[in-house]
Amino acid sequence: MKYTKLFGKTSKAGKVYESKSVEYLFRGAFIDQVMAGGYTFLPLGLRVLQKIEQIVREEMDKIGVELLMPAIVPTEYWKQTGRFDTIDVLFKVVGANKISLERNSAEYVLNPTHEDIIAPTAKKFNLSYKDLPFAVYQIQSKFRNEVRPKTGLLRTREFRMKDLYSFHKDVEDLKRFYEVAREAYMKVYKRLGIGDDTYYTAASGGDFTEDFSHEFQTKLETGEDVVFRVKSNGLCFNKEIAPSLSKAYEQDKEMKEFKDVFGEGIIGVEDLCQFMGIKPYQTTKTLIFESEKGVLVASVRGDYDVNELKLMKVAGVKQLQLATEETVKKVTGAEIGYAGIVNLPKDVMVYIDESVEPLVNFETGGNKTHYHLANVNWGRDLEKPNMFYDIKVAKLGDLYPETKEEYDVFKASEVGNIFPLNTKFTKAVGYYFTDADGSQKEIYMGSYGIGTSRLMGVIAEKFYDDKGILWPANIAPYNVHIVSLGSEGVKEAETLYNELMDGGIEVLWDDRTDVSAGEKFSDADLIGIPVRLVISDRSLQNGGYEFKLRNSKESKIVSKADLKTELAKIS
RNA sequence: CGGGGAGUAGUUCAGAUGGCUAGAACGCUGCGUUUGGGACGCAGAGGCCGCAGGUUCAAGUCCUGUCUCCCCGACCA
Repeated sequence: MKYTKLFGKTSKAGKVYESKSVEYLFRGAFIDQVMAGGYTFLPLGLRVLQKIEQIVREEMDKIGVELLMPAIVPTEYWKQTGRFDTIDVLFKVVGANKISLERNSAEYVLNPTHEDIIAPTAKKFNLSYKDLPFAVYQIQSKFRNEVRPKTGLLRTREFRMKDLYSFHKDVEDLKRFYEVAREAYMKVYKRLGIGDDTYYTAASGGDFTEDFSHEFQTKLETGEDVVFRVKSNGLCFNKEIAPSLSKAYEQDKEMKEFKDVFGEGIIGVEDLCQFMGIKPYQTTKTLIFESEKGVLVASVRGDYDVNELKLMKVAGVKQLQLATEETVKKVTGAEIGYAGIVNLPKDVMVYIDESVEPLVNFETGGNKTHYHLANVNWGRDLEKPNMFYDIKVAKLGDLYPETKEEYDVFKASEVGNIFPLNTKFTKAVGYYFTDADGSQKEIYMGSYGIGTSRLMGVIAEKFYDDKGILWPANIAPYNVHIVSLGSEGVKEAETLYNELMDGGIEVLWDDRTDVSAGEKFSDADLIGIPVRLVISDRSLQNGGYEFKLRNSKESKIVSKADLKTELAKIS
């Protein structure tokens, strides 16, 4: 490709973004923004995306077969699985032509994922035990009405995704395949150059499953997730579910005098600590929730937050929300902000985090507006419960409960996600298989996603320097970037350009004659193709082309005869 | 969805307390000089000041509404 024929131009300056790689993707003319969370992949960017998708495709072809489902479907599909009203990122669309507006009330969904479509589709064909197991996948655009798109390609409202679905005769086979998929995923990340920084991480199953799901998290400073890693065994947990044991602080030896403290309008740990002259770890934070089983009280040490997912599991409830003002008043007898664990009504369930257990002379809310209790002690001021729980959001410095070792904690960005769906979707659509003995049996399903456009953003974020992006060779938009300078350089470049292309090498030739050498070099660095070849009158006098790798400062003269061997070393 | 900020040239922005033909830089076009790390001179094109109302003799500037974008938070299968 000649630079002058490329659609999209590099730019010297642009908006300043939080993430440098986003700036480079714009300045290098890889992407263009059309709306919040909606991007055009310009020719350079599209080539990168397609190469990523090709690598994903090659690995998925080893474990499944590719098909393509429509991005838009009638709402019935989503109603059948009960997700039409529960998923709030759905785009629901209607025809806008005159006849539709007047006479047709049909509504459609722009699919955010395709479990709800593939299950009924599979039901049309694969009904026998002889068909199982099988796996299908597609690479396609997905639509999610994210309320807050972010960080370039990392969270968008329309994005590219590879989604694979597997179907099994029993849960054991699903588990077997789950591991197969996991390995295929790791191969993808390895080929994309992020294998060493990508961690298999347990996460909440969300809507999908009561089990954990698993995420593939790539270590990244600008990532939006936090991963807790157990160093001794390599286990990783997403912050949202990481089991945690708090580090205990040294406590007073003697109990101090229990007292009421009047602090008008003092709410929140920070204000409270300032007011009472104590540290957050000497306080407790007590929240009131409502669930389908009634009111729940949860209390954690003041420097922690309540983890609702953990609380739901511990309490065995499916629905949980912060209590309304009225409920709080009823339970605590006080306005919001003064809840504590002393003198609670007997009929509410109370869950106290293990971080609170070792405290001596601690603070808790007074259950009376404007009042807090100081120097509270177990046994003396309230009965010590038989059981303490882990219901807190894990934080830096916490220990993994089983081995008592401190977690390695890092920020990461999710590049893949796999779910054991079990029978949730197949049951919903009435998809069963006929076993060898003629009986109808349940089908187990798994779902496996890789966001390919997001991967492009993650990779860019992983590989850049102060001049631009450094694409890994196998996903760079082109293999070689030719910079021609001077009349002899241009002549020779033209010849070489054609020869390389005939030899199947992808070349971007900066054939501009009206810009300075420096500008071409800067653009080459910005675009980030692994090999730069300068062909100039000077280089030709020196016996060939100036060969420079993007990730190196050194360049060397390479003769035409040696060029092939040099290029072969790269990919 | 809550809080904050912003919409002016292709892009990034400047345009106090309303006032005449609305500016800069970059980019773009033409001519000339340059030509190994984002060159220079001269000339030029390019604007319904997001949209709709309102106040006023007068609105890019003030008011109301609305749409869009950005940031923080909540959410995130």
